[in-house]
Formats: sequence, C-alpha cells, structure tokens
Amino acid sequence: MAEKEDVRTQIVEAAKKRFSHFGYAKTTMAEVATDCSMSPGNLYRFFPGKLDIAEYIATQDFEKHLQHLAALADAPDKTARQRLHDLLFEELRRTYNKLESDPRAYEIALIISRERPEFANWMLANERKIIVKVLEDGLRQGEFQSCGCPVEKTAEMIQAAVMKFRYPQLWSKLTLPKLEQELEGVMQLIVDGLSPRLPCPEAA
Amino acid sequence: MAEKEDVRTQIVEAAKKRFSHFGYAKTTMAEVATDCSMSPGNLYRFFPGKLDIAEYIATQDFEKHLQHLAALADAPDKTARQRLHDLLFEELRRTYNKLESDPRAYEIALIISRERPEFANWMLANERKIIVKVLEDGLRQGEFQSCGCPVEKTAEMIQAAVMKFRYPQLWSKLTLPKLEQELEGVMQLIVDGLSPRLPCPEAA
DNA sequence: AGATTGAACGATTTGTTGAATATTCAGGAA
DNA sequence: TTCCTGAATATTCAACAAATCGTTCAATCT
Repeated sequence: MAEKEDVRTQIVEAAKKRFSHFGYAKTTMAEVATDCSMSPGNLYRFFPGKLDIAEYIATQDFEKHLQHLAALADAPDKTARQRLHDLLFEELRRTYNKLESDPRAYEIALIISRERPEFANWMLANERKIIVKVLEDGLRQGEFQSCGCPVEKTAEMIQAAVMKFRYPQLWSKLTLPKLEQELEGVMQLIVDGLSPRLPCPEAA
Repeated sequence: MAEKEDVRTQIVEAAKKRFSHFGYAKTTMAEVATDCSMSPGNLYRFFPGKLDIAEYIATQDFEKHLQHLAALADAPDKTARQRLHDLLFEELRRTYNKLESDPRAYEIALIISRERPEFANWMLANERKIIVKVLEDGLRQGEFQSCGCPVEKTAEMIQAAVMKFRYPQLWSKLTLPKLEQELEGVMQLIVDGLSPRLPCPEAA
C-alpha cells in the first residue's frame, strides 16, 4: 500500500517537472511514463487520467496555501478585522503572483476550472471554513456584530463580494497595486458598511 | 442631416432583426445592405464597421436600461437602502433574463466585451453616477455614514463587490433565485457591515 | 460636384485530412 | 493470481486549402 503511494508521488513529481517546464498540453503521458520507467498504460492504474494528475498537483498546492491562510487566521495579537484583511490580501497576492510569474500555472488553472468546476467549489468551501473561524472570533470578542444569519452564510457573502479578486487577470487587466487598492475599499465596505456605526471599539 | 439619421436607424433596425434572428456572426454586411436596399459598401458611410453597428445597438439598449435605473433611484418614498437594493437587483435581473431568454444577446455581449473593453467601462461609469446619487441622498438623510473617502470611490467599491452579479452566467451556473439570495446577502453586508451599529434609525 | 455601387483584396473562418496523443485492453511476466 | 506491458483504438490537435465575409476604392450614376 505504501508502495502504491510511492509510485503515485513518483508520477506526480515527474508530471510536476514536465508541466512546469513545458506546460500541460505539451507534456504527454508517454513522457511522464518514461520518466518513471514505466509504460503509459501503467499510469492509469494510479490516476484515472492526465487531468487527474494535474488536479492532484493543484490540490497539494492549494493545501499548502490553506495552511498559510490558517496561520494568518490564527495570529493571536491581531484583531479579527486585521486577520480578515490578511486573509483576503494573501488570497489576492498569491493568485496574482502565481499567474503572473508562471504562465504554466495560468494554463492549468484555466483547464481545471473549465473541466472540473467542482474543484473551484472545493477550494472556496475550504477557504470559507477559515473565514468562518475569523468571523466567530470577531463575534466572540464583540468586534463584529451578528447580522442574524449563520456565519457560514456571512462567509459566503464575503466570498461573493471579493470574487473579482480571485483570478484577477481573468476578468480585468488591472495591476496588482490597483487591485489591492480596490480590495482595500471593498474590505472596508464589508466591515464598516454604509450605516452609522458605534464609535470604534477596536482600540489597541 | 435628418436624412442621414434616418438611414442610420434603417440600418440599425435591419441589423437588429438579423442579429436577433441569426446571431451576430451569422449575419453578413451584405445581407444587412440588401435589407436596406443598398450596396454593402454604402454601409460604411454610416458606420465604421460591423462591430460598431452592434455597439450602437447595445448603447441604445443600455441607455433605456439607464433610464429605468434612474427612475428607481429617484423613487421619493423609499429609503436610500431600498433604492440601492432596487438598483442592484434590477441590474442582476436584467442581464440574467436578457442572456437567458436571448442566446444572441449572449454572443454579442461576449464579442463587445472582448473587442471593446472601453464599452464595459462606459456602462460601469454611467451606472456609478446613479449609485452616487443614491449614496449622496443616503448621506444627506443621515441614513448612511461617510467612510471618509469620496462617494465616487464608495460607489466603485460597491460595483466591485457585486461584480459577480453582472454577467452572472459567465462565471457561475447558479440559478436566478440562488443569485438573488446571494445578492441579498452581499447587499446587507455592504449596508450594515460586520461592525456593531447604532440601533436602526430607518424607522418608517 | 457628391452619392452610390460592386468587383477586388485581404483577413478570418470553415472544412478536411493526417499526425499526435490519451486511453484501453488483450496478453505476457512475476 | 496480480502486476505490468505495449500495440490497438479513439480522441484531439495542427496544418493546410477553400470558401466566406468585412472592408476598400476606382468606376458609375445623379
């Protein structure tokens, strides 16, 4: 069994190298198989198909990112507002830089989000869990006020409101500074709202 | 001069019929010309090109929509919150229904937003003017509280936050009821925020 | 003159064909 | 038996050819 896992990671490592070097479309299953000293057919005993290898890599990648986010959400000496801020900005910067620096990542992101829409939902759901924690903290400390609906719903709404900053270069040509400025504003809107508020209880 | 305008509207009407019947790609300039009993070449004395006819049609359409929005924003006996709500929902419903009922509209929207990105900006800027008016009303009545930045910026942020609901079926397969539910939540988030608020001053 | 035409041009799209490649599976090795 | 192979098959892709269509402009009409 551990045997089987080893082979899987071997395949994944080979595919990672090929994908990042030549791109998803330009690497063939035969090449990955050769890199692993096995036949193309054998790959299919470990992964249902080529796309599943890419999805597996993306999953690993995202789980690392999730840990990072979880750490930001746990920062003990920060206000909930600051932690929410850090979360949303980390999300923006990560995807922006990833797509900017690595055209291959862009290619794979496009393909996966087209062929595997559930994957995007899975990522959203996982990030939402972290947002929920921050919201609950904020509520417990009295820093936030309940809006009546369950926090999960509130987290969903936050995600809907920052949707524009998810794959930024997919639907606008804005630069990172401009995007950060906008996100800053949306963040403020989300936290403070438009209605009159109590004089800030967020003293240090 | 009025003569020239007549010919333009004749062309536009012919193109409208063709576009909505066969789609943008499947209607040829020659066909539109024939419908107007003129030669293809003559069309170019009235429009720089095919895409400009489509853009003109979209402009007319949007201006009608803008008037509708302006009326909603002017409703005298509604709170600013309600008017903002009406505005955002009207926007969602219009685009959703338009793209749902008329696959041709979808085609044209895609082409224009690809080939003429300024057009999308122009639409946003015009809607923003209306949002600004509502915000100013809300501030004047004390229903909203200034966040320190100019209302134009605030309006921009609102638009950023509801971006997901602009061409809904472009980046999600959600149904209209589900989208409305989400927009409802985002709207609440924008208006009330997460921070503690004064007990509602919006009594009737 | 100015307005209009429609044939001519070049860009874009469409259709087709052959090669490249993902996937399968009958068979062979361990 | 279980694991693996590699040729066979089905799908996708790329390149080329043909046709279509947007656009132009010299010639024609009013």
